[in-house]
Amino acid sequence: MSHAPTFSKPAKGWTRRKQARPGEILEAAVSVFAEKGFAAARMEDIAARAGVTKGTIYLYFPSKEEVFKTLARETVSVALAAVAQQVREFKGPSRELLVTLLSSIAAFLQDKDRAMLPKIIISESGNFPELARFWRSEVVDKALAMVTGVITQGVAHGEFRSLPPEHVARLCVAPIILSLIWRTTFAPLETIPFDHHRLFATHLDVLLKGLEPEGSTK
Amino acid sequence: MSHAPTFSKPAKGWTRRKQARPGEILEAAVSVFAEKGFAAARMEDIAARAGVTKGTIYLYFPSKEEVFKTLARETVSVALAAVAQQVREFKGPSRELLVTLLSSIAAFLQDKDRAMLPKIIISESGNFPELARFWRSEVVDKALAMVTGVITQGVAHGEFRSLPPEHVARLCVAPIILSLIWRTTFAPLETIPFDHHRLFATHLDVLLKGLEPEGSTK
Amino acid sequence: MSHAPTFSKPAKGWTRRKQARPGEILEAAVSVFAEKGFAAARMEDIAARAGVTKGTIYLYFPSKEEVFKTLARETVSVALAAVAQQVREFKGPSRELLVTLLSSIAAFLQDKDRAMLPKIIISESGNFPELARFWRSEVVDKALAMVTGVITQGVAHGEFRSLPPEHVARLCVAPIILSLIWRTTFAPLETIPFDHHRLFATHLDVLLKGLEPEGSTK
Amino acid sequence: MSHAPTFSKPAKGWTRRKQARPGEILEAAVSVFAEKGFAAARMEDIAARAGVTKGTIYLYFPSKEEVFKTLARETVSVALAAVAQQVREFKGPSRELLVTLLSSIAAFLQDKDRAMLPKIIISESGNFPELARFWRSEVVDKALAMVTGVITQGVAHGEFRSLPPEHVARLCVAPIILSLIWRTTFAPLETIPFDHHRLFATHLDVLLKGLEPEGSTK
DNA sequence: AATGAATGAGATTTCATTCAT
DNA sequence: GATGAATGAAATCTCATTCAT
Repeated sequence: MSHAPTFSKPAKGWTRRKQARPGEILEAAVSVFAEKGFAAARMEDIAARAGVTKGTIYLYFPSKEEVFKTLARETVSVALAAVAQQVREFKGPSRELLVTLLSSIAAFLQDKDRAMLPKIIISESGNFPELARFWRSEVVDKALAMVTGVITQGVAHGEFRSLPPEHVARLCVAPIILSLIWRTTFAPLETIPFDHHRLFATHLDVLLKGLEPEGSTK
Repeated sequence: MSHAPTFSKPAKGWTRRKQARPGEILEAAVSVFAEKGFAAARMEDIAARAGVTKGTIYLYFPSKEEVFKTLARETVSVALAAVAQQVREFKGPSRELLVTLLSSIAAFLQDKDRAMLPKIIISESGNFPELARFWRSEVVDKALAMVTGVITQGVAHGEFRSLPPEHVARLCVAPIILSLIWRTTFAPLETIPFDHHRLFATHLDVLLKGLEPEGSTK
Repeated sequence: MSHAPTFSKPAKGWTRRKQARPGEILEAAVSVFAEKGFAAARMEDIAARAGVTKGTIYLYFPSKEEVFKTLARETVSVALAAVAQQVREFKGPSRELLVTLLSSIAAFLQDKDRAMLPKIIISESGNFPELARFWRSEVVDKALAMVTGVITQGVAHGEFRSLPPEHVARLCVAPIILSLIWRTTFAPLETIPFDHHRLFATHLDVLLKGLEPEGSTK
Repeated sequence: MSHAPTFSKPAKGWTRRKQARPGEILEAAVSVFAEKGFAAARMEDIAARAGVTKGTIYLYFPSKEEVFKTLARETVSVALAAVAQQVREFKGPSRELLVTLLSSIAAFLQDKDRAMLPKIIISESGNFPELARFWRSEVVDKALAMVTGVITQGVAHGEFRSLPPEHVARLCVAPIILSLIWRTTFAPLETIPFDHHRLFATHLDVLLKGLEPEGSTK
């Protein structure tokens, strides 16, 4: 794609604007798609939220569908690679690595816009099977593989009980995903916001206790 | 809604049909809405899947939106009440009750159509805030309250560690919800279907171990 | 037409109903067409007002259009013929004949249902040019011809000033038509009903005075 | 309504067009509504007659109903106010004023498009009671009040016989309204067009003679 | 590069008409 | 003869997309 999103790239001078446009549009698009879903999202809404007019979007993207696909494809991979790097370089007990990894994932998905993307994929998987496939293989499977790797290693080291690692990996992320869904679904209704941070702490507590080998004295 | 079954009429020929129609339409609607989302679902698709034509739907529902709302409102409460009854009547250790309760919930959501409904609510919460509110208070909160009750009781009996019950309740259901999302999102792509049953078993194993009081010898 | 309206025909026994149906339907149709116009009138409304169901109408009329046309064609001619007869037989001064004739017309159109018909024709002339033509030649022209005849005769007898009779004829009926339109258009809004009877009296007063020959001492 | 002309913009190219559009659409709408009535008028017809496509109308009006209402509301009041001014400023005998006033009204309604509007209101009063009420109070009552005023003044001055002025006012306008209805209803069928101008002259002749005080020698 | 007026395909909804009972 | 469930053509309205400016 010639118009990769430039969320991060800091351009300067009056070219800044031109460079930034596609990114601004994508950013606007995430929130609209997350709120309304693909079909109910109107190009005019996205344009308005990006501070441009309908026509402008078509200078950067050939269609609504392409805005959506670009969004879904190009906005995760980078972050995921960074986390993977972190995991590879980590030296220390698997317990600690697991805590670090899950905390990274949880922290990453804490950001509202980033939490929106998985929600969008969940909602639109029926309308965009290719995207679901892409996410499945590029995001979900990779993330799960990382966690599974840590678990496997922990089991090998005798730090965790012997349990199917691909199951445990899912148990590890389940509460994180539930939090994400909760926030994207019920947040606007909430009077007292639920403390997802403390829920995550309890999760780690119960999880690690549940994974401890039988006779361990910790 | 006015399509409560009429008891007196003998209901033969397409009189029988008339009684059944609203149900048939709703059944068709669940699957279409789950697949496409509310906005992308076409009345013609729903009609076709229900074996009627567009116009017929309007004999029973005043609008697409009302089909959707009826669906979301009328299809859960019954089942939930049954489970609640089961919980109230249970005599025995909280551990067992928890296992029974979670298994009931998991089994209930095993059915494809029933799994669809939460997925639909998640996807459309932005477009139908009233429905999100309804589900939040009538379904989610009630279900969580049941689980929370069991946990609280278990903690009081010394069967579980002392942890925030409303956190633990969420940890209990998180893997069930994750399974549900997985199935409704990635199932069509799956070559080897994932064994959610065994995942659930591992979940119970890790969870119960994680909740065990400190010095317990089981 | 095999189903001429039987407003008047008094059938007896249980056949009464069958005989009366077409008339009942037409009667219901006048009021609905007058209220909503042809296009906005729903067969179901007509049926309901006639105390039958949609399907029944089709036993007597092949289509909505035919209901309308039958209505417009078959409901005036009779009455008009009666008035014409009355005029032909009248012996006496033209003044008196004119008063009698206009009073007959005004009285005839006093009935709500009969007032509706001209209103319907006015409203639907664009959609049913054939009907407009029919009414023009069969009703309006004939009625005007009668009045014109009386005027011509009165002028010949020196009872009226010499003025174009086809103009005077229109001046004679104009206030009657205006009353009719007023009633069918603004009646439902009216708090204090306007006294069209006294207006008619004033009309005759001014008109006859206006038609008096120059030097007449009455 | 927001289509008041914007003074500042240079308005060239289709900027000029944008300013003109609502007016063009309304103009097209009068004739279609008058021909078919509200319900039978198709947006596509209106669009075509305005030289645009369906969608364009919706850039300026939110619905068919609103096109209709705007039409009925915004197209009379101005003209009426002008006539009222004329009446207030007139110095001279009531006779002359009456002739001037009625001639103004007749001349105004001579224009085809302007004659259409009352016809539309008459036809659609049943479907749009609020509009009927609006017209009743804003147009009809005001116009009648003007005529009634002139009559009252004429009676006071001894120029007219003592008759109920609100009756006479209606007698004054009745032939004008009849002409209007005739033209909008039967005009398309007419081979030799009726001379409404000469009818109006005869009307004034008969009317003024009819209003003359008893012993007047003119 | 940006705008926003205009388009027209496609969706929802209505309702005259049919037809099995 | 009567019913009313079902149909499907036709209308309104929305909005992605185009393109003159």
